[in-house]
Amino acid sequence: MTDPQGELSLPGIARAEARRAKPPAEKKPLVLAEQDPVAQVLVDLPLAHLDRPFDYAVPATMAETAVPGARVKVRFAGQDVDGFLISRTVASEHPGRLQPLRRVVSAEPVLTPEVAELVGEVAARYAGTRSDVLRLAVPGRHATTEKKATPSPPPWTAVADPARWSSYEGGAGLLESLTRGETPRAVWSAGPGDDWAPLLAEAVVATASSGRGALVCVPDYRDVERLDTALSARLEPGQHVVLTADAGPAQRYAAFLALSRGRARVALGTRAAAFAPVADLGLVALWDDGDDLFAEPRAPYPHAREVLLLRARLAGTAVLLGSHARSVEAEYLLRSGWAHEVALPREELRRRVTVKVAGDSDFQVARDPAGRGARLPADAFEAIKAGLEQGPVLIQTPRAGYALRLACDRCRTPADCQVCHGPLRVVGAGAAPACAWCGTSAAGWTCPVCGGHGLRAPVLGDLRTAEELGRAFPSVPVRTSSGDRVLSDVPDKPALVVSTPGAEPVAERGYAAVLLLDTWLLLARSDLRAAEEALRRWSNAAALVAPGGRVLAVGDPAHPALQALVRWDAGGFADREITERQQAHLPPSSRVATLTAPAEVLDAARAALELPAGAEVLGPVPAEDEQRLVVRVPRAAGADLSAALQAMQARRSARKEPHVRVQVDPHDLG
DNA sequence: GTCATGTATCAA
DNA sequence: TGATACATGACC
Repeated sequence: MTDPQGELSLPGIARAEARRAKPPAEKKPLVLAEQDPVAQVLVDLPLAHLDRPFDYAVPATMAETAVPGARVKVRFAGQDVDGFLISRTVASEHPGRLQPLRRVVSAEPVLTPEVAELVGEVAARYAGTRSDVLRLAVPGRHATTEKKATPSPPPWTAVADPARWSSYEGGAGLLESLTRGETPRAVWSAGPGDDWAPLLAEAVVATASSGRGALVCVPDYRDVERLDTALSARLEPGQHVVLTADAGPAQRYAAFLALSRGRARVALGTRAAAFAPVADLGLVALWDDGDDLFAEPRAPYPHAREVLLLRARLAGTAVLLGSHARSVEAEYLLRSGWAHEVALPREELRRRVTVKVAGDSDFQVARDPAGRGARLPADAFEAIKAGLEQGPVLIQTPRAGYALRLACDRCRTPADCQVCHGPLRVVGAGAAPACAWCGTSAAGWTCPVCGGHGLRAPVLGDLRTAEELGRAFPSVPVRTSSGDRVLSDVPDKPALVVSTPGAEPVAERGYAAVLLLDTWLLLARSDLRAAEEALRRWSNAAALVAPGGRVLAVGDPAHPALQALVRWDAGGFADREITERQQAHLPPSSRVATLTAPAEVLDAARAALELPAGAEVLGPVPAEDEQRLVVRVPRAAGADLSAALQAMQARRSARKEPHVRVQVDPHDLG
């Protein structure tokens, strides 16, 4: 091959020198900034071993714009990459020559020092890279929005009213403490029938009235709307902002800038808001921290609760974790004495709600006039009937849509196709049951266990439940809320409101009765957190009951999770879970990490991993089409485990070895 | 990731 | 001997 210039091909070094010399050496000497001519830059690269600041020279032309927190472009290994300027210094430790910054994308300091530090801590905690965490923490730039000035909100006048919290033991004290500018740490058990949003808003007002900022994360957009409404009722426009992805990039960036520019004092949002650049942060708060929406699905998979707890420690803020239930993590904070509990007195709880369990044994089929059955115990039927005389009745039933798998109607054995052993399903409304795999009709099916011939749906999806209840209570409107048709609220009139867990609409004055159907189904999940999660979902539904209303769960009265619901004692249940998990070396008393990769890759990763003392390695077991390894250590060695994993990832990336997915404390282990 | 360099390998 | 492939390490 000939050289493009037509020269003779020169081998090796000579050729490289020829290329280097190509631009005629008439470059002007670079004039550097007089003050702090060195910039430390975090470069946006996906490589774990390059996850540290690199020094660049600051040209005099950028002396004023190259501020800490600014987005910059730099030359790295011969190509232009994005980065964040972390700090300016007088000199560099780097022995070689520094490249100049290519460009300051914008002088807007979007990465505040506090958030930069938080990003580093989160990366360390989750054995990930700062560039991955930065993508979660700082929204994309929107130039038009950035050019606009952020208006200043009216001066702060709101004053907290501690009396709003007075039914809670320690509630008024918490608010007074926040108002005084202190940093209490509380786990708040929101009582049934209480609207959590105005209470949380009051804690925010208390903090902000002390001159500090506040940050609240909630699970989803419905919760954002509820809290936004509550805050808007207490604050002037512009004093708080909402950070959600679905508002669009411009609005999201405007809200972000209102915080980083110090205009808005209060931030509210979903999990990504945990990184919001709230100035003078005084309080971090989380509603319903057990919701799995707080687990970030992108690497390094941080959990908003942990991000906020890290942040609280870094910034020295107050902490408020509120829920109708209790996550094991929140319980652990109480157990260790790090946080204190704020809850209703027992007698007040008893006044507010009565929870009963209708066992599957007293199962009776309530029949409509046409003789078709609604699958309800007689107690449940009565509770609905009585409730409908007062107002709306909420019926929580797991899983959306029609029943997936059919079962023998005599012995409940799941029904297999007699040709290929696939699951038998109702394919469409009105259609005859058939195999989901091979399509063979289930006509003439015989149960291999009991010889029965009848099929039934062991799982009643909400649509079918709605149909059946509609028939059983023909004069009452039936409304459903699930999946992509979620209602946020329902009017205060008699109606059957059928909802899947987590999609329950709010009734203005509470539900006259709340029914929890098929509780066994939520408990039957194989997940480690199945019972904790089931209790959380029941508690959230039950909490929507009106004062003095009835809650009836259909299920096994002996199950500890249902007993905890009856006693309204999610804390006791979580405490018991912790003890059991402690014995099984599972979180929160242990720190767990999973490594996922193809078998050979995983072997190499495991061999290279320098585990702290006391670590246990389990597996590998198949996971999807790869293998998964579980590593666990006592909680005290958690930071060492994270560091070992981070070091392993750095070594692997430096050696260009195939990717291993590492998840520290995954939310949904096993 | 890209780029430059070093070492192994092989046809001519 | 020079051309090419692949491994390795730096990257500010």
